[in-house]
Amino acid sequence: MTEQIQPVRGMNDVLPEEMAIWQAIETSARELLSGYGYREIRVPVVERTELFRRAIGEHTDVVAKEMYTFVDQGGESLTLRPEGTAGVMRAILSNGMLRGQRHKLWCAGPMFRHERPQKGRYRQFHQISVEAVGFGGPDIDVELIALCARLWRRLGLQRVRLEINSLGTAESRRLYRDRLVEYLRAHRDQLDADSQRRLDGNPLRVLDSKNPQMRALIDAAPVLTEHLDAESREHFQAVCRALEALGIPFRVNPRLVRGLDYYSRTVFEWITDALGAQDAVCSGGRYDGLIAQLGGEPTPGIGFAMGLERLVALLTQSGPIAAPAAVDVYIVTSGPRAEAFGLEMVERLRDALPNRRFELNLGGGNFKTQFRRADRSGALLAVILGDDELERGVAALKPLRRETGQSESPLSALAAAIDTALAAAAAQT
RNA sequence: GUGGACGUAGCUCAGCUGGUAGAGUCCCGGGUUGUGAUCCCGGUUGUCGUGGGUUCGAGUCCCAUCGUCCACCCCA
Repeated sequence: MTEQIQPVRGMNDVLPEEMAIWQAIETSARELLSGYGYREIRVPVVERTELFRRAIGEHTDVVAKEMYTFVDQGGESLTLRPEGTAGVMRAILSNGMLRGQRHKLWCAGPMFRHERPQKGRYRQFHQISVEAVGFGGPDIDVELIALCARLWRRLGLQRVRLEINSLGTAESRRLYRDRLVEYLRAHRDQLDADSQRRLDGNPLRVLDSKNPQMRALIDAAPVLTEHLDAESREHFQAVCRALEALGIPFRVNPRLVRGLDYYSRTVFEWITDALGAQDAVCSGGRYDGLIAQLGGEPTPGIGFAMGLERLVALLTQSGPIAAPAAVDVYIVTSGPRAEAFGLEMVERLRDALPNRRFELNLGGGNFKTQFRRADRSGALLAVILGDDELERGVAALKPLRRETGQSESPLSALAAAIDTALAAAAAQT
């Protein structure tokens, strides 16, 4: 035997048995987004490396060490997208969609980050990302959060809670950043190795440290929320008030800072304690400076992304989702003439009953085998066509999910008989 | 990139201080030559992740390597 080719680390197959739960999430999300007036957009998985450098930030971990970057045959540096927002913003600009217009969009697909895989974290993973550009007020922030909350409700997701924070404008964030760096430099000897490294690149992230020995130092640090500019503070308060009015519980987490550079003002994260160390299920925030940074007219923007693998894992934990049967009717044949006629008959049945699903037994097999396949297919009904039925111009109908005896129907009325039998079988379950 | 645990049949796993590779499930055949799921009988599961070493002898001990999982970093 030749050696088998191994799958790529961190890139998983989603098997047919798992698809029911994926489709449940994707369908709910699609319906809900459409119901809120968001339109789908599809953008390439590959972009110029420069796009992510500029959008996400040179010294973020994502850009510095997690991107799948390669030089193509034309000598250009390209990158497999590590997140969705940058590509969608690029598409908006490339297609001249702005010009004072506002857009509510969503985009789904695979993302790629070169990290060590662990529970709920893979090198190819899938997100649904939702973006709104041209909306500057707090109302859109609230709508996006309410949309998430509704989706969790619809999916029956329980163990998630909302945390929010405000980073302020780019300018107030810079001022705060300077204060923080000053404070941290003064206590440099107390910082652990990770935090010392962050101090140079992305000091806000020091606040995120999980090291308990850093806790006291962090608690005593200047608080971001207290250094907000007046407008951002008002914006944030409006968001909080509206969430309260909508009855959506949340916690203000002053240490919530997000890893990508483009965020400003409102940031939020839906987190869970049910997925090991990976607690974020869905997160996002405002990126009011991003479009200008990418060369467009200054335009406010906000968006979030949910991680499908993590949602799938959560839903799988909270109870199995029954996979629907693949077919309604399984057709068993016996004898050379019946076998040949089967193909023709099933095509006619598909014409007559386009909403019913038929599987014709293929590749022969004795009755026992064929009935076993019929049973495994999940079909409610078996249709039996043997040479002696064919001679009499009939087919037999056998319900597979209850102990009712089988009956016969003339071939001329078979479609109607199947429809009736399926309706009866469905009514019983 | 760093740390820990683990790699035995398609799947879930057992295998003692080294002594010729096992169970359940799945699949296939039969009991029922025209009737599934249940039941009974029978059958195939395999370079023990890979390479090397120690030994009369290695699934078992040692080394290396690859892979998986979990965690760190970071994030969805």
